[in-house]
Amino acid sequence: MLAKSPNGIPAYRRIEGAIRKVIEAGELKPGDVVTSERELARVHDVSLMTARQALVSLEREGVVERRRGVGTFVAAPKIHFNKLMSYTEQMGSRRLTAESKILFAKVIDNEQDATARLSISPKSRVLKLERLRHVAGEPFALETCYLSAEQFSGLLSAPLRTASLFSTLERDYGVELGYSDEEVDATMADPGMAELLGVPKREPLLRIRQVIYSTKGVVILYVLGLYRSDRHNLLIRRYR
Amino acid sequence: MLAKSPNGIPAYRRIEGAIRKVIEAGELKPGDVVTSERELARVHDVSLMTARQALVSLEREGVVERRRGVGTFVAAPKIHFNKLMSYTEQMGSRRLTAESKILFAKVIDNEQDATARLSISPKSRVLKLERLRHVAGEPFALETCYLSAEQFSGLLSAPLRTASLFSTLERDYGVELGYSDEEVDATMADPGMAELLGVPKREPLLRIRQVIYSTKGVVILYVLGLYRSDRHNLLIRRYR
DNA sequence: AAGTGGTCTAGACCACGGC
DNA sequence: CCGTGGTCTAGACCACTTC
Repeated sequence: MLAKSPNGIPAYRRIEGAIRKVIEAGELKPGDVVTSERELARVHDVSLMTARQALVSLEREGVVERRRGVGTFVAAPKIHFNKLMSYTEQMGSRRLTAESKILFAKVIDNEQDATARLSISPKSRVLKLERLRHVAGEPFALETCYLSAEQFSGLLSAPLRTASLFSTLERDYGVELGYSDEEVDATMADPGMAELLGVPKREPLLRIRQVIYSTKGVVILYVLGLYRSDRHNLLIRRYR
Repeated sequence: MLAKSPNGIPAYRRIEGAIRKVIEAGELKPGDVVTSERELARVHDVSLMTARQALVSLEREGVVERRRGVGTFVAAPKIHFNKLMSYTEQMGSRRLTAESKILFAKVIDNEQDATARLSISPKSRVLKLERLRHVAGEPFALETCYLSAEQFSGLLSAPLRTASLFSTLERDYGVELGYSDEEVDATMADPGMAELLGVPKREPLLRIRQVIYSTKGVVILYVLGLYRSDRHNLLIRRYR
């Protein structure tokens, strides 16, 4: 009957956060036992069900693993399979720096394919952003993004060279990115792509067409990416 | 305080099942409202928390969608993204018949790459199964499977031409397939592949290396697949 | 036997959406 | 206003694992 927070962060979220914190601080390593339900309830002065909710939630996210009759343990280092991440984020997670060169950044119209993918009217104006991505000084991908020009007017004046497009959308436009549907196939480099990517023409490239949705299921972004197959591997985990 | 089932199926599972049933029977269509927490609690004679657990669980699995202040609704027809399915199953879900021709099926040794992927000793004997997959009478993929010959002795005498390898493993060997990690890139058809697949040589192909694990995390199968890019599209959904 | 997670009760108040 | 889902209480018993 004490210290509730009806208008603030739910208790179970606070407990989750506290546990996350000690794990991220390295005070608990994978395999280490995590404070039990009853202990958490006592320490945080909540009921068992509430403490439990925190642990169940962490388990669902793969942060901890629970074993009946034994306890709750820090889960193995999580591998980010099937995570929607921007190029900048992907490079960051591998401790590489993202570099990219903007080849094209304008508002255009009459882009039938792009408007269709974005689920907007065919005559809508579209913001097209074409970038050459580098890793370790070597070009490895050609990415073309399309966004609704109406919805993201002013994006072109953002510091796209240095800031991540994802973080700009999330921070400056309040967009919550949720998931993406991707279509993957193989194609051949035409002379233009080949020169940009520094590979022989007719080189096989991985082509990924990515439609990115907000958490509410609204299409935000369409990205067409061409990746050097010798420098890029797509990793997926599937579940039965 | 009535009818508990301490030794049986938990109440919330039974409620889940009941809801699933009416959805699968078509009595509730996507978008339809599902019985509310309070109503479920009353009807099934359980407490609110228990009824709630059933709905939360169904939501996590994507069967229903919950909206605060409004209600719980049947979710949109789920598209099986990121589902580990065999070729036979994939074709079945598109109402196509799977046909395939066995090109090679023998126990061999000294397969360094395969034993490494299978996480077994380099000298272990390995069962290699190479199949040409068809769709609508046209070849479209070349799949080579590797399994531990020790673990799956006798598999070669199974009716591989007609039965799915997945279902044989699951039924006859009691293997519970759990998930797969896949590595995707693009490659070029060499003359041999090109002839088998009926494409020009140097045609770009989608290459998928698939390590399939049991639910317990043990490697069961390694599959190297080469797919005609003009006939195949890999679909992925990623979450943020 | 002691401690853990798994299930469950019979309520409570809050926040939100639609009428 | 009413009904919905979201959070929470202060316990209870069960099943399981370890000692």
